[in-house]
Amino acid sequence: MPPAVLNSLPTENPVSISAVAAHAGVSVATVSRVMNEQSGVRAPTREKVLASVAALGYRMNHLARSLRTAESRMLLTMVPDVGNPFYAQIVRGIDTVAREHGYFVLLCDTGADEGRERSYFDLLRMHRADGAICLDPDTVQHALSHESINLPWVACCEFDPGVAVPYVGIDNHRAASDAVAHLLARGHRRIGLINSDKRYLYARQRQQGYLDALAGAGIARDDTLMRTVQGVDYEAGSAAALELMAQPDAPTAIFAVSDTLAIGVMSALRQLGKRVPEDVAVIGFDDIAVAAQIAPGLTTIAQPMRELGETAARLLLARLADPQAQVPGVVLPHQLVLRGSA
Amino acid sequence: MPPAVLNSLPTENPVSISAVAAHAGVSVATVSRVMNEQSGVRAPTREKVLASVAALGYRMNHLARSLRTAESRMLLTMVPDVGNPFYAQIVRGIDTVAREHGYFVLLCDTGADEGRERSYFDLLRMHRADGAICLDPDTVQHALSHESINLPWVACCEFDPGVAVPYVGIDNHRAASDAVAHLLARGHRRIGLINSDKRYLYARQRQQGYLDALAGAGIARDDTLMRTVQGVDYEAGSAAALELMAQPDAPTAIFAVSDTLAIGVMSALRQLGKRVPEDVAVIGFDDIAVAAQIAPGLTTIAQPMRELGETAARLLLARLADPQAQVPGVVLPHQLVLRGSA
DNA sequence: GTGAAAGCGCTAACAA
DNA sequence: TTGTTAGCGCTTTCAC
Repeated sequence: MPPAVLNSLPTENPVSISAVAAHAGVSVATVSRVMNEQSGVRAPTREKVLASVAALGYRMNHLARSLRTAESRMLLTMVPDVGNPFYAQIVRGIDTVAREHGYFVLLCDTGADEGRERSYFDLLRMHRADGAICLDPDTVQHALSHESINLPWVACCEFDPGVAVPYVGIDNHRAASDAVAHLLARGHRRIGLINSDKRYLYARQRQQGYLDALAGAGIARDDTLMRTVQGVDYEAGSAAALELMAQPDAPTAIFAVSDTLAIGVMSALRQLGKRVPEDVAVIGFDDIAVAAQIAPGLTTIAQPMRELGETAARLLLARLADPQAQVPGVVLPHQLVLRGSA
Repeated sequence: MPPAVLNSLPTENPVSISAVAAHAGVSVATVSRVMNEQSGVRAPTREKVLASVAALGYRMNHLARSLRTAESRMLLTMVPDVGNPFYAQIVRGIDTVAREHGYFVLLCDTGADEGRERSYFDLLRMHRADGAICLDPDTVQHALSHESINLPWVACCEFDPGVAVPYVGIDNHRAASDAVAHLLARGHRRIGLINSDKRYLYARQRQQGYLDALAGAGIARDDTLMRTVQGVDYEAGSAAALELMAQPDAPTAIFAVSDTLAIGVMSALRQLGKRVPEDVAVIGFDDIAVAAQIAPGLTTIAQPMRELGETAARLLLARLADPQAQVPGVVLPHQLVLRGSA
């Protein structure tokens, strides 16, 4: 049985600034001043206005304000996959800072539909968002090679220091070589790499870090130990690991460039009857929460996710506050977290 | 060394509809008609306008349109934690449908800041979003008990069939008793429950399902086997499991109302030297992707996450299209997924 | 300290 | 078929 319709305030909110002005017996300009907490309004007048606001239940129409002030107070955030915990944490960091500064976050999942990259930047051009933070390597790459360079946005995680777009990320080369150095220290000589597509800067940097660490130990590059995957989900990691292990001279350790990949690797290894780390050591990247929950715990390169997001938001806000400002690129520290898998 | 500033289009886009009209030698009304693909514009005129649009690089200011049409084409989505893969999948479902209908999703993380519940609904009142989907039990509860009932929103996952707000979710009572029935069938008699706070409807329903299944097997309620947790993260699950197992008459099986909780439980059990499922069986809820990756695989109640999100979006869109329409509540099927943990 | 009035860029009557 | 015009609700000079 459908419940009775409850009595309450009307759905529509027809209370405009002029209604408040009329109710309070002042002009709309005064109401505007009060709403914006500007000085130059006598206390009694302010009280009157506030009383009317309360009485009428007035809420400002931010659309109108945005049209007037030409700012939407929205920050666009483009992520390749909201479902990936790595990005989710970064988004929380962005959200925190945005909120502190009176902005809302408009989150767009760029991975959800292909071939529409440009349109998200259009949100900026259409004034639906004041600025953007891009976490998607594909979109970053695309934007860097187009006129989007001049739009108010910052790159997070995937970035090109040589282009005039503010960025925040980690030293991918260093991080990867740290991971491999650890494996080397444990005596491994045949170390597999499961990497993202080389079209991404971060993938190339991590591969180079891997290669350089190997070279430092006098180990020559062996392409049969390197695999490229298209996504970073569990299944991709499993599939790549299966390929790697099916070879005659299989690796004794695997470095995957994301924890989700690494967890997929461990899953595949288990399927193969291999023990981790005794038969094959595994090391991941990111340090998402679940890495500490599984058995064995996943050894990984931790990225400061929250801080990455917070910094990205701050850089963007700085750029918005002063479009001329030289917003720097910032590289945050990573950390090798030792657990049981390697 | 900073790169040379590249030549390109200006950051600002001062091209307004009147500029296009002037360039094309027509009125703004005609430009508007063309932009909105309305009929009643001769082909040659349309061509002229389109040419000017291209020449000037015109992008419509949606803020202005929204102000005029009183719709923002934004859908607000409130989630308690974007980092939880369960919500992330639902959000993807929402995003898919929203996009298909020309809407963008404004994602707000209600868990990120306490005591601001109301303000998100204000986004509706301020016309920054046309409608909202609420996935946060706390916010749903709060909204149901306030005037927000009349705002255009729908509840997802947490809902009250007795209130006139459209909803989509699963049969929590049934799902929980299905889970417990499985444990019972495996011979367990002392079954622990790790549940969310009773202030949530879904938590009460799942508890009742648990209790009813037990009663059906002639097992009396035993409060020492029931634990309430405040969050649903891994740590909360671990802590609750540790408590449960520290008791003299510890359970031989544990049902946790979310996979993240259940994974935390398994982690704690391992710490205690207990084997899963031999010493203690574990069953979760949601079927997030990682549930299939861990060892042993997590037996769980699968919720149709994508579909939950898609349905929520469709219900909301229906309500927006016709505010008078009687939008139904929909209950989607769940499914017991058997893996190694129970 | 407060008000009148001019728009921000767009859509939708209404005219022509 | 196309143009003219009046706002949408707000901020912001510029007067008073």
